[in-house]
Amino acid sequence: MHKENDLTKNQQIIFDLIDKSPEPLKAYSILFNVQKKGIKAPLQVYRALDKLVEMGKIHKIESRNAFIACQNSSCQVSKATAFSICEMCEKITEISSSSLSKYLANFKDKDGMKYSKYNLEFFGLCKKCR
Amino acid sequence: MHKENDLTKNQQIIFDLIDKSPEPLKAYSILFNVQKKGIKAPLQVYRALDKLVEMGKIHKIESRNAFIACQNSSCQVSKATAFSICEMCEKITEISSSSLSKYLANFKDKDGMKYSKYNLEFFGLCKKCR
DNA sequence: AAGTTAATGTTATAATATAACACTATGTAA
DNA sequence: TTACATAGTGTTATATTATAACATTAACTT
Repeated sequence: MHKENDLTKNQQIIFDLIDKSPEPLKAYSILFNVQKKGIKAPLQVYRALDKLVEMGKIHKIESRNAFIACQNSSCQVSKATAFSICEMCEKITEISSSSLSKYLANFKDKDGMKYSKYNLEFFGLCKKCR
Repeated sequence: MHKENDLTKNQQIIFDLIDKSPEPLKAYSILFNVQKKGIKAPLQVYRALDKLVEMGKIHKIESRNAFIACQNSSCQVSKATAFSICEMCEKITEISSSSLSKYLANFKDKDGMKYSKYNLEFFGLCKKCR
């Protein structure tokens, strides 16, 4: 039986790399780092990334084309994400604020539509760079 | 004297195209469409796009690598943007909600940091696609 | 064991974006 | 009005990000 959260070999290798990285990683930097483990082609990386995003184990920082491990241990599915991005040093942090997530999950547009899935990126200067 | 909001030739051509498009346009689709007007190279497009984004005349939909004219006529600088994206038909709409923008502009992270610049993308199904 | 689905490996290529350099137009200030 | 500075342009080449297509292998289901 295949448990929900079992990772396949490639997925595990790539998740481990992202998870232990202090900063978001880009696909080709991941590729370079896992070539010694037998992952040789971009597609192998992108396929694993797709699945990991789908499972919510990692998130994509869209404005940076980079991937970060989910900091929010309870997060099972990638639906609702928020990040702060320092425009000086590029430090990126996942924000977990229940008031923010509640506000956004309950937000209705002018047609009354709700959206349970969203991605929010805040830009500014981090403490160090101010 | 160069007025704040005067556009240069290339900027004007590219802004006009995006502005009259019912949907966000991608850089190379823009390139294809303006070749008859003498804009021949990707860089010419990207440079104009960068400036237009900087001026707040257009916004980039990060998750789609596409550009849309700002719907919010008062918007002068691209700082705070929010969009709804239909995952079925890819219809993309700029959200202008003062309560949302106030909430986000006043949001403080756990270090007390505020971010006046952000980009928010909501995903779901539009009315037609539900 | 047979069928089904998901993941892998591989080659090639598409799509998105920037570097570097020469040149032109425009604005500023002596 | 000349010199200087700054912003925009044109061009070639190349870097970066991502997917198509197809053959194969592994894992789950009955």
